[in-house]
Amino acid sequence: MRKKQKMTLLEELRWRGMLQDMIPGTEEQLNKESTTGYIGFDPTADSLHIGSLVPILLLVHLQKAGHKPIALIGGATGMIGDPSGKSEERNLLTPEQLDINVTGIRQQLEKHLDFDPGKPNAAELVNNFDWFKNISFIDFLRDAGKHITVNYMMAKDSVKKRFQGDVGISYTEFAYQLMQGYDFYLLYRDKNCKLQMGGSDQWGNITTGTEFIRRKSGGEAFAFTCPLITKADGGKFGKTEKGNIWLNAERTSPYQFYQFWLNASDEDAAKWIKIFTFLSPEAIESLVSRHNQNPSERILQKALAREVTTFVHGEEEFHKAVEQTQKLFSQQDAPAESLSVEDLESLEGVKKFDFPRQKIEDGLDIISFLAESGTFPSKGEARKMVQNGGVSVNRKKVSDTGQRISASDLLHDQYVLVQKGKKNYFLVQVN
RNA sequence: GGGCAAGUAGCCAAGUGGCCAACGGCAACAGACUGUAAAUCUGUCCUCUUCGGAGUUCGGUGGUUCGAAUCCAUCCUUGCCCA
Repeated sequence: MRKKQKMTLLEELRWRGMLQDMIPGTEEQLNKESTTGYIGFDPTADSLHIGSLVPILLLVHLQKAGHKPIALIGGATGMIGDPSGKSEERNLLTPEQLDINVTGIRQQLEKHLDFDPGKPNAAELVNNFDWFKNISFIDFLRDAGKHITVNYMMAKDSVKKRFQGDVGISYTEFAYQLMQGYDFYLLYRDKNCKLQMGGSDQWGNITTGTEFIRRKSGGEAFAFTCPLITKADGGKFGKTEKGNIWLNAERTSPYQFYQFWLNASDEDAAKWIKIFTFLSPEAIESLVSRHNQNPSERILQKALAREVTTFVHGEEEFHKAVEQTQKLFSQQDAPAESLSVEDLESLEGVKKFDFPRQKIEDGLDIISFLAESGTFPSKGEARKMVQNGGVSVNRKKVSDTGQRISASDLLHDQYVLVQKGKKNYFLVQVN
């Protein structure tokens, strides 16, 4: 942030569109002193996905502003299941799976926050399993349950919805907010943590915490939430045809990750660049105006994709993703023959399949080839897609289901490049 | 424990003896248009298929019937009401 008059943390978050609800007094508290704040991460998978990028960014912003961030991994609460935003009871995770998930998430959080113990506001990582594992049920009921009425808990939207809905809510999930409130209380008591942040779906759980702290110790705690990220077309954020976009490179390759952001609509890109990058307001405004002059350049999308990919996967992976993108898209019309062996071999985000050479040399119909090589799950599907005009081989559209494929179709005498639509590449290698 | 309702494809939701692989909507995939967008329009959307068809579905199981998602019995799950 190069600015003559630096914005305060909350001013900046407000400008970025990252502020939804706030407990009165939060702003004063943050302006008054370096404050410790936390966010909880649910270990529902062994990697975080881009939805959880927002809370990570909140912690980073918090730390940048001189406050102390705590990332809490919900090893215990993950065993219970948060009813927020869920219309149905969740399945319980096994302890083994949970353990794997906690480890994976821990590694990702460690990448983005500064844990340097030399700093007064060094980040900290805690796991609520560490305290919940020792608490007996009776202790919990006496120590926590006594301070919050069921009436209060039932008034929360997440709970109310389930009371009104036709699936009900188990006692287990009902208790979730109390556990989260207890977390906040312990962090408040032991680490002087006065702030909790989170997505706006967490508002109910968060306020149970501040209420709990007030009733139990008379202390004052603060909180704010960030709006949930939406797409302009109303679809779910962070989902593509291939499923969730994960932060883990093994689940979502950096190339796919880069592509996700590059494919943002104009409207989304303008909103997201404020949220997901640390670019200054001036820089963003300039990008927006340049983008509007010539939208087809997709200046915003490119900047967004660059920033986020670099943040999550690093500079090197970002460059690789760009290279890859150029290979695949900048010369869409270039004949497949112009791609070198290295080009083909290094294609990322491309599924590779093997196919027996003999069959190609004998020649076979295109439908069988697509199904048997594995690029399509069945002949029926391959046929339908071809009939829809959705299949290209070596960048030439397959127009006829009766078309045949033979040795003369091999690139470099060993490859066939198959495309489903524009963006899905498959490389079949014969051997 | 008693009474009443409900359980249909990824989700929502029609269907209440044959015309049902099952209306419609959402999501998803592809095509056209474009900027690898968005919006819009079109096609596909249980599985397999030699595109003629074939096979397996409507909470589970058993039954009635020439024939059941639809009727009966029983079990499971959920909601509501009573105790």
